[in-house]
Amino acid sequence: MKLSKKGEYALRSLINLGIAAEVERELVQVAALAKSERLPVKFLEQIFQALKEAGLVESQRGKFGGYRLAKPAREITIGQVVRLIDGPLAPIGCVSQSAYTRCTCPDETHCGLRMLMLDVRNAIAGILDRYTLADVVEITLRKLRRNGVPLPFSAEAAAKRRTRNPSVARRGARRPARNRLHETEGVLHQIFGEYSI
Amino acid sequence: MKLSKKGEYALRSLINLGIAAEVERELVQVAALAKSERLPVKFLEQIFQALKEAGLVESQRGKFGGYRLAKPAREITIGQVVRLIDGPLAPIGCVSQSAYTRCTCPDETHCGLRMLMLDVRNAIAGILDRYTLADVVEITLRKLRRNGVPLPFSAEAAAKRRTRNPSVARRGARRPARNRLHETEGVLHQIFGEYSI
DNA sequence: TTTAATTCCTACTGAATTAATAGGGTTTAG
DNA sequence: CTAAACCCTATTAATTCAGTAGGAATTAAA
Repeated sequence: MKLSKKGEYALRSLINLGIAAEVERELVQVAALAKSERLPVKFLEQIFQALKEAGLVESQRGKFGGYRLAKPAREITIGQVVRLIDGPLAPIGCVSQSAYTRCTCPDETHCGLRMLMLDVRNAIAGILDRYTLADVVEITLRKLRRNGVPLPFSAEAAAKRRTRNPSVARRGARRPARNRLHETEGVLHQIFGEYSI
Repeated sequence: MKLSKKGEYALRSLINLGIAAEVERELVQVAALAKSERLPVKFLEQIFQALKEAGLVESQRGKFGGYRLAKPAREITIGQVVRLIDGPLAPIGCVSQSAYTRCTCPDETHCGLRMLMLDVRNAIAGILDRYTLADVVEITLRKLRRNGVPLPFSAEAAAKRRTRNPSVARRGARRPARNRLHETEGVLHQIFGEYSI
């Protein structure tokens, strides 16, 4: 049930792009993204081609170019990214919503194993399609701020443009709690505090 | 987030062994198991070596030998089997309970991606460690009986031994509903009817 | 107009994993 | 003694994974 390195790198880098957006930095170069997470540059380049082709990021070519999110982080679910890079979430083809393939068992609709795996796929999708980049960015930012760590991708940005108001970072709209999971399930859900305060 | 063919074959075959047990058939040969699910025999042989080594099945060698479950189906969780054949359930090493490996990110305890993946791993484990072979066997049997399909591994068994009482199939003890999932979650949970009747 | 920095594109590659296949050795019932 | 089974080890073809490599095209700025 693995997430590939490619998938992990994609997510880590997109999270960083999300942070960059939050800190008003317009463009981030692949080299910078790679450095901040210690990832192989050329490999990450490839990944970004895929992300761009899928419309998740957009690029500016040439000197001082780079990448940015192509839409608000709130509109990019983790599930989208994982599916794009690693394929369907379902453990077996016959329970995939996005890429169904028939399996070998005779009566599929009542196969015990299939129904179990359907539950698994729904559990996975229930999380990965529920949470967006914005959620993970928010958590990461909280942590960084609590620890007093300077936010990545903000230093140069702050030095460069003092023209606009960098203090009024538009905080993401409150998450529209689509309730598919039980309240006690999920670290993230608890962190978001609808329960813990 | 794939389950390997090996894992799938292992589960399918164990389910069949569970059915065999329910029908009072003591031993089933790899060849018979392979035939009933149309799996490559030699490959399945290998898989059963692993299952045996792990203590999930036991074997009788020689003519009219075969395999049986080494313990009641109720005591074999799906998670055990998947971990044995496919390794940890966790999408990334740093959230694995059974085989933790440190990941590259600096502050692991508050990494946003990690917490998300922890939720995913818990969701998967919450299902696969909750349900046992007996559950899947029960579902499969229900289906077969409702469709009037003759149960596999019962024909010869019935002809061979009329000595003991084959009618009093010991029905598995009622599942001890360990409630970690919400009541509305899960096809299997609904099928088991604690809600639908 | 040149230069440096960047994305873009395509090909290649070594290692690991997957999904088997192959071939026999050992045990046991009849 | 033999047939039917499990047991054991090696091999392999195909695929995927995780990158590397090398340059072409584009762009901002000196």
